[in-house]
Amino acid sequence: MSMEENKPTLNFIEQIIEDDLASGKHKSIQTRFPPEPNGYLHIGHAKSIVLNFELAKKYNGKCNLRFDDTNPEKENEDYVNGIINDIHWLGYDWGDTLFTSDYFDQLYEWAIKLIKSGKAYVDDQSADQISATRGTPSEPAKESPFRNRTVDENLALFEEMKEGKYPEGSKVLRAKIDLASPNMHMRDPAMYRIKRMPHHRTGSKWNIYPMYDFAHGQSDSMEKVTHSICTLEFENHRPLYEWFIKELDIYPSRQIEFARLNLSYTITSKRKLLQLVEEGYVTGWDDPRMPTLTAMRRRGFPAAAIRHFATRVGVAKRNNVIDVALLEHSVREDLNKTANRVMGVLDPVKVVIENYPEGKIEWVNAVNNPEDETAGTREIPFSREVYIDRSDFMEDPPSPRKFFRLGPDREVRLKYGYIVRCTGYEKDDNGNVSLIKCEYFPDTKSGQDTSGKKVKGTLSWVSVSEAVDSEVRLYDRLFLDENPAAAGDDFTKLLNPDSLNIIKHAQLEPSVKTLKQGDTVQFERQGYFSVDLDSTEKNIVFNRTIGLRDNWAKAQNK
RNA sequence: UGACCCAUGGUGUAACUGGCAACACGUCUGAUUUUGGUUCAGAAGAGUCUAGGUUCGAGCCCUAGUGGGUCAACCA
Repeated sequence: MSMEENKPTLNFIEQIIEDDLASGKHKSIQTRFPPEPNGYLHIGHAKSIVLNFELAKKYNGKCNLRFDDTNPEKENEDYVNGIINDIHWLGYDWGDTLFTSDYFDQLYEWAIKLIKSGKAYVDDQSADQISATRGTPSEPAKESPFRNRTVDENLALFEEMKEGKYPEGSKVLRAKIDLASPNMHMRDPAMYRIKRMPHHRTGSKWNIYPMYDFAHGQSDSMEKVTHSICTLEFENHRPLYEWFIKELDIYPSRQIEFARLNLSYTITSKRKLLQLVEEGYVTGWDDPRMPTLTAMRRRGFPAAAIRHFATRVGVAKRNNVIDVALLEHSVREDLNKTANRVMGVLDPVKVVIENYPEGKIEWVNAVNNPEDETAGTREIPFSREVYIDRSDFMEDPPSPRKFFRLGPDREVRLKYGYIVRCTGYEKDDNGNVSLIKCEYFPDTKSGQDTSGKKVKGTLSWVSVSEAVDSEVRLYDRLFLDENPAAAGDDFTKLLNPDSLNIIKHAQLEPSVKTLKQGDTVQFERQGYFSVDLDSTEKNIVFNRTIGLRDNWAKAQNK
């Protein structure tokens, strides 16, 4: 029999595209990512960015970056720059950066065209009045008393709106469609509102600004976007999207909706993220606990890991909640291959190797990355006094089969160094272990061990003599609840009080002094750590990007 | 209540024009390991929301129901 072909499976959008290509409807494709510059990009946007850019790449097309900047009240240039920065970091490029505001003149002309064809009118009703007469899903809207103005009257009024003769809210341009439509968006939606407010790009040129529905499809059309991919909540807008294109008789872009990304234990609502920033729950949009791209970058998540994650989550139309463990897995997977290993002790306790000569320092050879031979090796200092982590010692450990680490009379290897045996320990007044005493076996030196000794445990350690005292910031999930969004506006009550834990005096091997901001390394047996923005030469600051998988901790919690 | 959309292991996605459900994450075993990491080998876990129908045969098609989502901003 024939072998099973390893057919690539397509998501539903790829299928549409391949059909369109096969039928000759399109010879190539054009997509676009259309953020509103009113906040920073988050992991949910990453899914959309990766989808649009990768689709264009796969089918030899192009993906535009277009800022959907039709609401000067909320948008600004800082957000524009932040967004551009984030998308570049994610690994994508585009030609010119486009703006809906660049199309304002064309949009205005198209509005006039609709007025002339009797498809749009100026309504003097207030927003409240319009809202009150819009009806309900099952009962039709009431007609505005201004709905049947003449074309000339509408033209004159709209012109005056543009010129700034009317106060905000006093008039609005509406499409004349169907007041009885079961689709609320078709009940004479607003096309233009008066907003006497300077725009970050057009300054004070305009006193009126187009609504999303009267801007998005037309912008797609102008850019000859073949497949305009957006999220599910725009499904009900599609008939309107198509109505404008048809009435204007312009290039018919096709809107396709997919389900946005939801991540467990995290919130992806720009409004709520802004609230976390403004109310000081986090230090800013780039606080490493935030799900924003700028925060993930600062925290040390590799762009490649985010791209990989965004691909793995798939594309479909049903609402979903992705397990944050998948993101974490993607990050570890990438870092495991790329991050150099380094010795670091987060909660240090001193070990004295009593039979090791005082003052002697041996520089022992250590592998930089066991997953990457080309990463080479380095030398780390070994001496009579070393730090190990407090959790690596137990006064009264369970059986050696269960606990591999150090305890009275137990033997472990100090990685890349010697096997040591615990000969005693001291405690301080508070009952905490303050000093661990050991003896070492000179014939067990790593790489030239002739002792035949076998130990189950290997500990990471840092020589006291050369230890670099550093600050390490440990992060945990920002929310305690799997679905913080379900709490509505009470979501801040679900914040994890222990999402940040600062260690002021971690002890690290000396090679960390050569690290630069943004570099990410693995502290052996601990996790991945990235040099933070706040780091200085005198005070190195690390972010814990993500911990290692820890079966030991898992077993302990049982 | 009206319109539109959705419904497959714990989670997410697959299953070419219908041929007895696959992959990833997670979980659990075991092996290897100078990281309780990685890697490797393996296991458990769904019979595809329900009820009808079409068909030799349905997760895929049809109908109804149920459940969930979206929509009544001069936000996007």
